[in-house]
Amino acid sequence: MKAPSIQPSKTVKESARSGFSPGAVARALGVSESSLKRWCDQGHLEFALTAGGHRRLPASAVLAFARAHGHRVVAPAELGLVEPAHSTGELDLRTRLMRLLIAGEESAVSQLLTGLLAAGRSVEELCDGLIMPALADLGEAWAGGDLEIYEERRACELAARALVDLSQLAPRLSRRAVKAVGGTLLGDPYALPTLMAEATLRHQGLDARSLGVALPASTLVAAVHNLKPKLVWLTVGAVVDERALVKDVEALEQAVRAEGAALVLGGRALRPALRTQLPHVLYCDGMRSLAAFGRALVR
Amino acid sequence: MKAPSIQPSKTVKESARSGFSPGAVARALGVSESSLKRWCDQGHLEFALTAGGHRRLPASAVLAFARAHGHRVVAPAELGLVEPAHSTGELDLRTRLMRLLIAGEESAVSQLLTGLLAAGRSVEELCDGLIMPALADLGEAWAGGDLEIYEERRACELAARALVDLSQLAPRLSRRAVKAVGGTLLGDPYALPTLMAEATLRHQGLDARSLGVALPASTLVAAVHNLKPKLVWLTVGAVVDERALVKDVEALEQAVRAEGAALVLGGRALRPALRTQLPHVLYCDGMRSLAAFGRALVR
DNA sequence: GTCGACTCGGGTAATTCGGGTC
DNA sequence: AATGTCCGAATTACCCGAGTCG
Repeated sequence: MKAPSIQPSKTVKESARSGFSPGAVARALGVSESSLKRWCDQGHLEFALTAGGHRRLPASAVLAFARAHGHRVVAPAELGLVEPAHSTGELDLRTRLMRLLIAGEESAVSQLLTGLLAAGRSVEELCDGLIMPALADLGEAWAGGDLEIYEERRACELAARALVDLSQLAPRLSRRAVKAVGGTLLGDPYALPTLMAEATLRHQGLDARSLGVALPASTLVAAVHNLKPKLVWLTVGAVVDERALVKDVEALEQAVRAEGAALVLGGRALRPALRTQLPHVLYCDGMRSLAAFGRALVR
Repeated sequence: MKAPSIQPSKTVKESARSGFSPGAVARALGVSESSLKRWCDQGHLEFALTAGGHRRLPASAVLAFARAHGHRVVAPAELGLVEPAHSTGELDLRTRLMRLLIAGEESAVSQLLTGLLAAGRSVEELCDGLIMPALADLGEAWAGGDLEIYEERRACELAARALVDLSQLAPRLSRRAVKAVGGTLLGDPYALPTLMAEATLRHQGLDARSLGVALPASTLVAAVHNLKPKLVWLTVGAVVDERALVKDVEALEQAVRAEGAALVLGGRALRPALRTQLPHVLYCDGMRSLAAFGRALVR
């Protein structure tokens, strides 16, 4: 039985992000592109057509389909997913991610992000444009007293697990992959930025590994000498003692320079006044620039 | 019998994405495809359907079924798992795990443990008999000055990631699953025991979730009232202030009792002298006893 | 307008479907 | 009662030249 092909409800040229291509969704769901196209033509999946006849799949349709077939239980019912319309843009994703994080929907968080990754988004894009904004929203809710501490902690833990999942989805690295290590210094307990850096760099082809949080500078220096990475990152989410930070960064910069590597700093706690006191190092404002730097290193 | 064509990347993709085909699982379990399909249709094995009506089996369902019916996974490679070497005994496993942890072999650690799980070991067995001993060896090496701080941190991070992987391989929990939450109190940064508790309890069929480390007792009390778990665990890896600990446990015990739940304490820092000061709560010395308690709660 | 990457549609091989029988 | 094997029909995966996208 041939289902009537769905007419494109919007032939108007839309932005590139108005939907996903069949290939991307096929990779996201772990099925072949042929199957996905067949399912589209049979009416199992709602889609639109470009002027040239290429299929575009809205995120809402993909999520609904995935949920219906157990590929990925992407969202609980209470998120208004049943009435998707055409409005599932980036803002909705951000809100949805925040709600999933607060609700403690572990698998849903991971599946949402890994699905988007396989659907063609880059890790750095997801970090800068989705995860960090969602966490910022969450932080505001917390500051406003609408959130329990355990909810905020659980949300961070969920985000961390999802980031590890993203890391592990990176393509198999070659034997001679460029190494990279990083972490946070003593007094800085924020694990998410350094996990983001790890995931981002791994997806650029680097053998990246976060060494953890609250690391003494001395052991980072030791790691630089032992592991001989070409790139060392330091995410700064909190500063308790500016003098100690400056000293640590200086020591680390020296070790990194001695090994012919590069030191990259990032993090919201690195205010301009602080930067002037630090030795000459690279800064990255977000994962997009870190990714660009990583790519440059690989070549 | 078909020729064993080797497709490494493909099997990995399959396992990571959307589940296994009945054929692959049948080969892995050494049974006929017909039997497997019958078991699916009889409800012994959870599965999803593609749009075209083909069955897809999630890894957790396969593991749960194999465990429940005493099937050995004779061909782990079919499911993207590695075969834990049979020629090596428990001591060798322990040493091997420790070395993998120190070397930072992330995927190898995870594969070793998930492979053992698929081979019939229980999570609590792996925690008590393998992971904790390996970490103890590692701690000795660290105390002996043979390890850098970053190596010890990295090892703990790897163990944590592997434990999360084990958690996620737990069978899908039913809608009315018994809830359990836990974590560590302020001043206790040890994340591994509470992750072990989570993985262990999830494999007993509980909806267990670790809320993290260094939690204020007040938010744990709030979590007890909001989430209404039947079981609350507290792992104590370090005690900075005995009075504060006693007070926290008392407050928590009161909240737990008010909700009709059970409070379980565990951890090496809970010395007998300390236990006498605490209110009457349950103690678990290791994951085996926690698992037993969890099983009792489910019934 | 050029160009690389992607998608189109369709054909083919491999796998799975359900049912019937041993 | 339970398992393994065999069957035609249906489904899925892989492949390729032509066309589209950005």
